[in-house]
Amino acid sequence: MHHLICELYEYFLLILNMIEKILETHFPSLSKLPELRDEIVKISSIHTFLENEVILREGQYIKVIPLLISGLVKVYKEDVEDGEILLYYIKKGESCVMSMTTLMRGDTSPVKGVVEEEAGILVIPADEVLKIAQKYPAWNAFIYDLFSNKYDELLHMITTLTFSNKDKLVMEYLQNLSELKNSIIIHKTHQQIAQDLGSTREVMSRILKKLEKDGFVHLSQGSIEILTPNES
Amino acid sequence: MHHLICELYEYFLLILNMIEKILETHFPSLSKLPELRDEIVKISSIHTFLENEVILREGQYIKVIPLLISGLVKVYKEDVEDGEILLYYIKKGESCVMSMTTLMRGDTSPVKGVVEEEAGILVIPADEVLKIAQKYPAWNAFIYDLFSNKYDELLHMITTLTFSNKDKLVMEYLQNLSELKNSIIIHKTHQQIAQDLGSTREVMSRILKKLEKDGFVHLSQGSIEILTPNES
DNA sequence: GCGTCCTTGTAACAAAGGTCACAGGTTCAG
DNA sequence: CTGAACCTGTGACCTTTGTTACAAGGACGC
Repeated sequence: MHHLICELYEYFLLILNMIEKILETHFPSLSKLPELRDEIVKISSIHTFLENEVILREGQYIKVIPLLISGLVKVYKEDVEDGEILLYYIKKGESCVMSMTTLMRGDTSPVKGVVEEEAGILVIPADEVLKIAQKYPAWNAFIYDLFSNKYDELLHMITTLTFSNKDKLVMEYLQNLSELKNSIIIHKTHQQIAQDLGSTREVMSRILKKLEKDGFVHLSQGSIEILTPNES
Repeated sequence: MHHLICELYEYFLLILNMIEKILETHFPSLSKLPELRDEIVKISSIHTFLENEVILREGQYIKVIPLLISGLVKVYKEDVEDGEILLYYIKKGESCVMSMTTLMRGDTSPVKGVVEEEAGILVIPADEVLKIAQKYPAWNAFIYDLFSNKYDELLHMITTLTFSNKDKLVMEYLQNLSELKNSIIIHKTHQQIAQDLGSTREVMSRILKKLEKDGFVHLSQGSIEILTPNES
């Protein structure tokens, strides 16, 4: 009996150690201060979410704050009744800013989160995060930084929607995805792209064909090869 | 001589007292904790900015954080070369979220701030704000709340740009302005509206005429009367 | 290999929005 | 009152995007 307890205890320590390592690897800014790091280790747990799993729905209360350690999560805003539009992706080393601010306000989520690539997520209970945010400036700095990044992406999206045509929107969408997935092959159908960008399949087909004619992409059934991955 | 010093001292106290009152009136969440309130009173100063004054330029470093106590400030995002687009307004009781997050990152401003209505602003030096943010959770709560609000406005803008036509965009712009200025008369030319929304004068004229025909607004030279101020 | 389902291509048309050209109205200083 | 500067209205035309309709190409199980 005593032996079993020992084993369980060792296993428990192993997990804690693993979370600590993960934090240090993917969230350096949260690991600098040992107290903060240890506190996060204590209250968090690791979960895996499968592709296409909906991890946050619009109108839902925030019960946990996620820290992504692998995979990719996409964030959508739903329109009043029509469709939905892709706002941005959350990648490893990031958290969900909307969750954090929504939690602080005690409001319900204005967006939807869906797993794009099987994701490993460090999950922290909402009430614990509130305590941490009160106690450690480093946590707030982490959130501010994230917020700033996502805000910039939204601003860029607004200027593209206002001043550019869909060609540019599609091209940026593809290049962004290519960078995030670290691959010049994007496995998406025209229909999926249309949904993400709030347009229609036919329009996407037309635009993609034009982009292919102009030498920016190469089209295949169910996938698109990016021929100009880095605009900069 | 001694008398003069006394007078100066009394005047000084009067100003501090005034700032304290202003904080309590317009920023209740920052006034609840007396320590925080007193600290802000000590480091801030009151300034007045005139209509059309540019108080923050794109690419500029953040040297102060503003707290609006009267008037209205508009925030623009400039496009790479074309034009600029109105993102949102800052009204009394609010601060500039972009300034705050940009300050935290030590980056330069991605947006431009212009006074729309003569504005009274409580100005706090950037380095002092950073100390306050480290020390008082209430300050962070204030910023999170603001951030959340502005984020929502951007999300709404994105869905309108994606799923609605310009008619709706114009109508929402007018209703928003009407609410902020607390008046059903909007003093704007078609040209100004076009600039704010990233469109052209002719298109605005056309849309406004249609809105008038449909009974939503009444047009005059240099001003627009909103006939349906509350959509809800 | 065959049928079925999913995906893509494309023509023809409609609607929205941007562009150009020009005319008429208002305002206001001199 | 008059000319200049600014504001608004509108028609004609073009580009972009959405819609409808249909055909054809690939994938995959049976």
